[in-house]
Amino acid sequence: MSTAPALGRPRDTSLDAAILRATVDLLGEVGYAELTMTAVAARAGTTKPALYRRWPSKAHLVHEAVFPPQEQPLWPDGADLAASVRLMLTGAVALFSEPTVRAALPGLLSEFATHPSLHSALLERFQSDVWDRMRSRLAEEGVGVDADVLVDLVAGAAFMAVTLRSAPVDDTWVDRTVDLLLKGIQP
Amino acid sequence: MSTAPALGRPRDTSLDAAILRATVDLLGEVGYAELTMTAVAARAGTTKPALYRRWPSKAHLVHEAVFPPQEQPLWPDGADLAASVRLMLTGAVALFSEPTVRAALPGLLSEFATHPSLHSALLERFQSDVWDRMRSRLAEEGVGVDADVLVDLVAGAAFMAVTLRSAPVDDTWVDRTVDLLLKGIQP
Amino acid sequence: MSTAPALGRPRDTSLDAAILRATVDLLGEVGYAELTMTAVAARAGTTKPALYRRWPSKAHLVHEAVFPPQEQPLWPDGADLAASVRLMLTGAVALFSEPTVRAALPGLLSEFATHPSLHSALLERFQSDVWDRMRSRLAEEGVGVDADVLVDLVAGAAFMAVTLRSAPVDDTWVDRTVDLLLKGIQP
Amino acid sequence: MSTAPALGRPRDTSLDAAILRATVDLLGEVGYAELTMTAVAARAGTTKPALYRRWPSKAHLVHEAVFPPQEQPLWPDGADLAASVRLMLTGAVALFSEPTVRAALPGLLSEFATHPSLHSALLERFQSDVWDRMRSRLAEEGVGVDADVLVDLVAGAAFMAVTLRSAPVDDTWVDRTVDLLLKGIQP
DNA sequence: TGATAAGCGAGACGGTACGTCCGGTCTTGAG
DNA sequence: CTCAAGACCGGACGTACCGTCTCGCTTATCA
Repeated sequence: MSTAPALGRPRDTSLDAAILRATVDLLGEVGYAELTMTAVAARAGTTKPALYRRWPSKAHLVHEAVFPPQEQPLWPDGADLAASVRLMLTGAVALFSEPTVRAALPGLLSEFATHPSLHSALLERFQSDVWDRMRSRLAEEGVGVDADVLVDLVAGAAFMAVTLRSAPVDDTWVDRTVDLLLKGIQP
Repeated sequence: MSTAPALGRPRDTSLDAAILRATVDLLGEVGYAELTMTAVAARAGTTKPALYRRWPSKAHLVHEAVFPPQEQPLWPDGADLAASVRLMLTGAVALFSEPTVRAALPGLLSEFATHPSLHSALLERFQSDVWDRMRSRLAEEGVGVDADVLVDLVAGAAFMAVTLRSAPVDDTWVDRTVDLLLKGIQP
Repeated sequence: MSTAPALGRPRDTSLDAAILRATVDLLGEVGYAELTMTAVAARAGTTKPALYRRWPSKAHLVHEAVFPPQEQPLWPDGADLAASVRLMLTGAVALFSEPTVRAALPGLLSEFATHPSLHSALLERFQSDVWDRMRSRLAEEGVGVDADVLVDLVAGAAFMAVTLRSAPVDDTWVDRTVDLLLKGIQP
Repeated sequence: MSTAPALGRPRDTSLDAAILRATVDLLGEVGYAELTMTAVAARAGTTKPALYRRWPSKAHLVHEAVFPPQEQPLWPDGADLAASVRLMLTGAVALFSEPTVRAALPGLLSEFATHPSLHSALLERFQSDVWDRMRSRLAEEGVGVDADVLVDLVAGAAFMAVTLRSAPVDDTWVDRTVDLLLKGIQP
């Protein structure tokens, strides 16, 4: 079960990198809605067909540019559950605050209806890194809390504060949110 | 403090209604990204300039169509804080689950960077209905919890479950989430 | 047979002048096709309804601005027929060479199909000044040449040279054309 | 001296024909001023960009539609100079009387100021067919008359009679005009 | 002299058409 | 057999302008 035997002319891998970089740059400059395939192609020094050969739509291209497949965990595990929750919350805040993610994420969400494959791809991208890790962490500590519920609360709060309220997320907010969650988790 | 003295030809109010209705209908049919001003104008039986005279962009039009200024509270208050938290959570789930909101909200979020006025308009739309009510509710009950923190958690969890995870939000999820939050709130 | 008894507020005659002047100025600056009622109104310091109250279309406005009703003959009569023909030819060349006429005349011609009243108005404007004078001149001299034929030749040659060929109309061209015509007229 | 090596997707030649045909049809129906690129595109079953890819303006499109590059002489040569002059005059009358030409020509003239390239294109279109032929005809017969002068008179007279005066051009007018010209040409 | 009625300047409206950008596809020639 | 590149077709954009409508004010005639 290997990939195809590389039939025909091999793809120019330097183009992939140039296109992804151009996408990230332009996302930061003009945002998701104003990002055009034409502009990406021009910035990357190539043409639109080269883009469409690699990704079926702007949404897929942005997805790969902003959430490249797994490098390392988005945030480290903590020594205990309390530390893990805090690290996940601050990690989510940091992630959603990155200019590129801020520009891209709502745009990607809005295209889920049109591109279901994109939806599952994004979920899979974070499955092991977020839900699976949280699930095993809770099991280790013997805490009877549903991982989905906790992840929804942690990630959702970060998303709301950063993206919707656009409030400055300071230590006070983090402390209070973590306190509430930890008290709610306790048996 | 009265409105302007109505200079020039007055606007055809039947057009406003037709345009908003066409916008809602098309949002449900094609989604936010595929929604075009041209199609809205055609469906409403008018033309693009009539749209741009009323709203400066697609985002503003969708905002008013999906979140018309205040009619009645999005969800009722509960008898006590526990009931209120549950009602807010189920209310947020119901709101985010409405096909029109589901189609529109991420699209609107993605345009905040381009249209800051839209950002503040959306926040103001929900300020009194959500944050202010929650703040006074917490004060009444003498609970020392920050309203922002609680609203972020409740609304964020609903948003994550409905929009990102797209999971079927059943009673179990609601019960567990409410339980966690209430335990976290307790003094 | 008098005009109406001037009911209601009388028209502001200073506006007529300002509008006509603005029309002439703009014709010279942007040409007939690019001339807009909006721009004329703005330049004249008034509004479009004031224009449409006075003239039913751009074509009618331009007609009156460029060919105001009779002031004095467009060219003088000559001492004899030879001189008259030469004066008419040079007069026609001068008229068609005026920047405003150059800009307006073909535009007006192109609107004859749409505005028949304009067609007859333009013909009447020149009837007595051109055809009638030429007709009586020929009769005086006892020359058996049809005035229509001669006017078509003289004015047509001037129009062709100035407007279509856009050639520099020098004395040589005038001499040769007049010579040919006079020889052709001789009995 | 060959054309470019046909880079990119070749143009759909059936569109060229459909657009030119739609232009001619609409010219006859609504005239030059009322002719719109939108209507031409719709009638031709295509879109505006397809038009602008081929012609830079309505004027250029109409020019090619009404005066397609050279098919055959607009009128035949006559056996002698007298016949040639008469044939040119009747030919010019017939040309200017064609509904399409009548609708288009003044409109084109009015755009010369804005589109100088159109001016030269129109002159070149008729150079060999009108001026060159007349010049050589006069040389053959040894007649010392300037071709420009004669063409201005013949074509100008036809234009005046048909387009400006809009008179029914009968045999009498033709006979008298030709008589005058031939007498004027004689040595 | 005061009421009536029409024309006025002003400004915004509903809608047509504009000229352009972009999405997505096709064709050619190179590798 | 695939690639890179360039031009194509057509959907949609956001705007300028057209011709009209509504308003409040001004002006002249008539009661």
